[in-house]
Amino acid sequence: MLDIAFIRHNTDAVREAIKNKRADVDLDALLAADKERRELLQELEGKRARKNEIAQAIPKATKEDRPGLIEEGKAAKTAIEELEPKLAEIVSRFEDLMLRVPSLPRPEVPVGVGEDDNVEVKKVGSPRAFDFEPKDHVALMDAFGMVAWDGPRKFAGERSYALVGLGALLERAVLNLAIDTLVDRGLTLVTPPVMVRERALVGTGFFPVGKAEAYAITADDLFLVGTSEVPLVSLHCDTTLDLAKLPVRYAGLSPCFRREAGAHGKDTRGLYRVHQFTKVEQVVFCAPDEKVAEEEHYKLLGNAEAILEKLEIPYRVALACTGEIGLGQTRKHEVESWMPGRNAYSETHSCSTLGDFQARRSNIRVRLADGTLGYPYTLNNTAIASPRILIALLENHQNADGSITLPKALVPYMRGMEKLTPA
RNA sequence: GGAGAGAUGACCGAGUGGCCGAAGGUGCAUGACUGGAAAUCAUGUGUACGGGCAACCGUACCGAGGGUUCGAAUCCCUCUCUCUCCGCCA
Repeated sequence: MLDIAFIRHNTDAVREAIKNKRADVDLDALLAADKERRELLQELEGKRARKNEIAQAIPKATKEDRPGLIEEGKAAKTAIEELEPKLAEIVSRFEDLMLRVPSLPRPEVPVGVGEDDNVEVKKVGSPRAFDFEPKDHVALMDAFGMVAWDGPRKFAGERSYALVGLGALLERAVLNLAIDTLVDRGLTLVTPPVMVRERALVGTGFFPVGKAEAYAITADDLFLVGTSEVPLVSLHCDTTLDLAKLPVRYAGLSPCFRREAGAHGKDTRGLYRVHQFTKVEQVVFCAPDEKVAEEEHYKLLGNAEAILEKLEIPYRVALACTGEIGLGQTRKHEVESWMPGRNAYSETHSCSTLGDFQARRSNIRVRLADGTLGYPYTLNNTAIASPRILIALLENHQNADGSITLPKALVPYMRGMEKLTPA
């Protein structure tokens, strides 16, 4: 969320951001609602002031004056009661619009509409040249019995799967490698709630715009989160953080649930796009300072890269263009891992700075050095997301004989196995 | 799931219809005293929104929302959260 005063004074910049981010919000309607809201608020507050005056006068008034004042008080009350619902209606319209206004992209973010406009900033390793016909992850995993497909798709629905045996062991291994890497680098591991109230999703910017993407537990008014970013940021909702303790850096481990609304029929083969996965996510709260946020951003990116390097997976990093970054994000890097089966770099990580967008919505503040209250900046980045990362891992490390050589760093997490050989 | 108790400012805690944005204490800040400190004394010390160049003014907020009343921290209803007991359970 942006500050309404900022929107009023920087209308052109906000309009530009709406256009470039392809956001769906009527800025003129918002400005009109704001004007209406303030005018009505002034009128209402004037009437309330009068009401308070009368109420204070009554106990001091003489017996004779009292009935008249009480009548006046009743009239004031009626006038207020007429205005209140009108204001409530305008405020609710105003707030709904406010929640749809995007944050402003940082100046370095390229203007563009789609993936093709992202700017590659780095490439590490290079796609492996196979001297045999490489298998895709589905064939590889089937050869090892790593996944159960048919049963889950019958009893749990489309895009369901179960990791089995070596598949499940591999998932555990990459998660643990990621966790250890982050803990070594000073992040605090958190296993948060994954069923949350609507406010957590509004607070982190996923609602109202992305509501169709979340699973709802209607009986209890809860939603399943699509990332632990939601509970980790919400951890500090309604509180004031201590500037001296920032930055706060968390590593969240959780299952993630996504309806993939609007992706029907897309990436249906294998484990690339599934409704439920497990992710280690990094979340940072830092001082509201662009320089500090930038440092933290690249630190998060570096952590993800370190994990990919341990897994010996070739990858590239791209700076996402305005059309590809989310409502609240001011800067986003995508890390794409090489997947031979798709013959493409595919997104496995996403590193974002959100400025004070989430902090405002979640009512998280920080006492600044000058004693005033501000909003901390938040950032997040994937550390590892499984099973998607298993695609890159298996496909890149396969051998002509169908075996898979495990990267050295993963061996201790795989009970000492250096190589997987199909039975 | 059943029964009960509670939620007041940074913290503790008073307050059962108007004099309460809220006593008192602690903490914190500034000043006095001191060689310096402690102690002591004095003053100050919430947030949001709106108006104003500003000083400042207005409104709202005593867990949240609604109601009664001329007037609600205080009375009524609903919800949330915390605690205790019973049941169930990994």
